[in-house]
Amino acid sequence: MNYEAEALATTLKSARERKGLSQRDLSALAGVPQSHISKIETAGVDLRISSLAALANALDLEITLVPRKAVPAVKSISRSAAVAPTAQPDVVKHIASISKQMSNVKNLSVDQSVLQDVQRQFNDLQQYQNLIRDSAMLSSIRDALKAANDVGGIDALRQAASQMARLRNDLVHLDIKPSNLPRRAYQLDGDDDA
Amino acid sequence: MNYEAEALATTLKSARERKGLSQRDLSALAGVPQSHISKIETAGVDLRISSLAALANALDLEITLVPRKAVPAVKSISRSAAVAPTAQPDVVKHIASISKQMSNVKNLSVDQSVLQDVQRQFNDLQQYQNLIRDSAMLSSIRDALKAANDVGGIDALRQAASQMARLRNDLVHLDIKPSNLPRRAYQLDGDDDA
DNA sequence: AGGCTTGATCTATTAATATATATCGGGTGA
DNA sequence: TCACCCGATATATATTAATAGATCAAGCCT
Repeated sequence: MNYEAEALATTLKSARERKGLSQRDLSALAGVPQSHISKIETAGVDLRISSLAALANALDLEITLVPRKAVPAVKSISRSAAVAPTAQPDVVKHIASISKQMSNVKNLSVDQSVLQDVQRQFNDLQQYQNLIRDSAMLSSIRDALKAANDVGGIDALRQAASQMARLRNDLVHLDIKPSNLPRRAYQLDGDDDA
Repeated sequence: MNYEAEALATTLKSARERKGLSQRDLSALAGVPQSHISKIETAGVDLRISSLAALANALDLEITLVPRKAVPAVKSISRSAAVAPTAQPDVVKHIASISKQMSNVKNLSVDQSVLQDVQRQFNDLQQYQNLIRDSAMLSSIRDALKAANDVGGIDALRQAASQMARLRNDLVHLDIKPSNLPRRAYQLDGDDDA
């Protein structure tokens, strides 16, 4: 039975891991208990589409019904459009660590506009995490956020924001220079997820 | 709540109608009670993916999770690859009538291989129902099947199979001649289903 | 070593789907 | 008119997903 359910579950799991989210993170985003997420990913749970939609939505995915004939083409497109095409493992960890500090930062009682700025910088940066090769900058950003959380300094927060902006700027440069000409939709890299 | 469920439900419904299947036909194909199908199509039922998979499978559809960014492209591809791009209404009815006879034929106690042959011919024929312009042949096929059901004649069955084969052959000829050169994926015809 | 996070697992309860079965009114064709 | 098929609906029952909450071993970092 339930082969389809399993396939969807593994897709969800790999999407979650690709984004560097823990089950509890996803739980907060999707409003689904962590225990349930675990059950879904391991045991073969025949979940309802409301649950599937909640999880997929939190992962920037959408449920679609496609004709069998079109499945290979759809798979190809989906692969090439993957939000974050496999960042390096340690980079994912660093980003996750920063993300945690970010969630603490949100509760700081400082100028809202500064908070919004940091948040947006972080969101933008995440889009390019796959291009990051050196994680030293990430450590520095994490430390700045931690300092902001510990001593409540707004200066550290601004510093973190500017570091994020600079890093992202460098990454964008890397991105637009070499390989933006071909734009092929197929065969980027051999990845997982059936 | 449950917007996603509704969208999927309407997709299922239009796919079913496009194939000229009644809820009871689909019920037989998918192994889901007709009452349940009705409930799904009308009321906002939060169905489980096993049900969704069963129905989708019977309609030659597959459940996929695609990145939000890729959704428009996927929709485009799906539209162009639609299994049966709107056959003529009366043809749909004739096919439905034949389909009904087919379900009766299955219970006939005759040579299994002949039954399988008829079934396959019918499946193949359905793929090309959108090209049928004259329904006289369909009436003839229906009558042959009915005769087989009434008097249990295996000859009538064979005749029906050969008629199906011939009709499909003609249709294939029509199909490969005129418009198989472009192969574009976009803008075939303005159809329904969001 | 101690603290913290992660994923898996347990319990108990609630809520909803799924199934079997039968019926109903509306529409259609013989 | 009669018979048939359509989709919608009702009832009763079984199954199980979903939730809230807590716990646990394993791994990681300080």
